[in-house]
Amino acid sequence: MARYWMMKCEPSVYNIQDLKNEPTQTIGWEGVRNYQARNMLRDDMKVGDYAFFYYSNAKVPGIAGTMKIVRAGYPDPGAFIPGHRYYDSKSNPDNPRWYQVDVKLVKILDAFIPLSALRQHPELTDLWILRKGNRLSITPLTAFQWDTILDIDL
DNA sequence: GCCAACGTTGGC
DNA sequence: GCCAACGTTGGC
Repeated sequence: MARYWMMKCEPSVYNIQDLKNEPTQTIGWEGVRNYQARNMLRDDMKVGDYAFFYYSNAKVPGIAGTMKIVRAGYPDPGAFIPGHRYYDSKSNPDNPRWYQVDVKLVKILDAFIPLSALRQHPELTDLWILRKGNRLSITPLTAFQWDTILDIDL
């Protein structure tokens, strides 16, 4: 069974239009530097899983589109490159510390779903990103939560 | 292994 | 820009 994920990104750094403009509409979801999120990238995310592209730290935070996982967890290469934005001297190819997956754009939502709209749905109270103090950049969703979000009438 | 200090995240 | 919440670091 496919699983479902929420993947946060700051749109000022990289947004869903950038993803659409990629030649294959696919990128490595690089730069995650949190162990809990790392574990999910490395161990839990599989080809065929689905993910929301979530805008964090945005003027209007919320969900911009859907993606599919097209490559399961593999070492984040940026961590190995001195001077790279995501370089980490404690990660090396023999013992990689950080992982990423490849994601492919499925759809830019016709209507952006703001965080405020998610908050209005009682069925979504357990959603990770709605919990106070949540800072994880990768979080799981249930199939029910996924469907509920896509059915939201704005 | 505790915990204070510090840095980062992210909504507002 | 503020600040609450949380993760990480490092001294002890």
